[in-house]
Amino acid sequence: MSVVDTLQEVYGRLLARFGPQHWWPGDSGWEMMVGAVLTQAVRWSNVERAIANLKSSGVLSPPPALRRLPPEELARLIRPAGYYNVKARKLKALAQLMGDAGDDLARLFNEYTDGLRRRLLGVYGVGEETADSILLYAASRPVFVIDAYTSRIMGRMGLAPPTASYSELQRLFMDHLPPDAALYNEYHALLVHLGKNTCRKTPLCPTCPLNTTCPFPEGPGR
DNA sequence: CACCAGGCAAGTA
DNA sequence: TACTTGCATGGT
Repeated sequence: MSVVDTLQEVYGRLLARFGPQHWWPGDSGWEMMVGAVLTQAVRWSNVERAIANLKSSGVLSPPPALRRLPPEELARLIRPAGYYNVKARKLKALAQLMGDAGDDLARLFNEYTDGLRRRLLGVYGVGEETADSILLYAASRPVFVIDAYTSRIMGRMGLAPPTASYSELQRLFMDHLPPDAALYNEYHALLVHLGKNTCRKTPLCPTCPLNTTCPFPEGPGR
């Protein structure tokens, strides 16, 4: 079975089993970007509390509201999302990027993908996964997002060595799937869902929701 | 109690 | 390039 066929089949099974995930959770592109920073190494449920705090304080949007907020106050509001001092600085840097673009998302995204990616990576607190998440989920660019779940799952399926780098894993998907933002969106969300809800619990076989042709015959591992 | 969650930057070798 | 460490809350 070719890599193309395997990736297509896994996607089909995940979609059939779990259904569309409707990512990214959030009301706007800017809110998505804030969430992308807040969720770094932290559960989404924690992020939701932080976002609720920002909203009820009226500082989530537009970006100028967040820029005006004193760093200590911002840190206090996002406390449930963990690493609150570091993340406050990160959000400030992100809001600064918005300011440089006239607080106009469309204007910020008015750039070719490679240039935009470099620009995002230049922001404090924005690494490859966060940059690609913004490109895919906020700017609708066909860029495949790699995260810890994806890496683990690909390793278990034998499609990539456990030591594969971010760019290697990303190429594996993007070299074998059509450049379709909607497909990448759903695929990554489904992999995260699988990783969160199934992979690290009971052995995937025979209880694996993917059933008879489970792509993890050796079990979840660690 | 230990361990982990949709990373990242900075420092070291 | 390829490690290591600090950052911190909340759930299991």
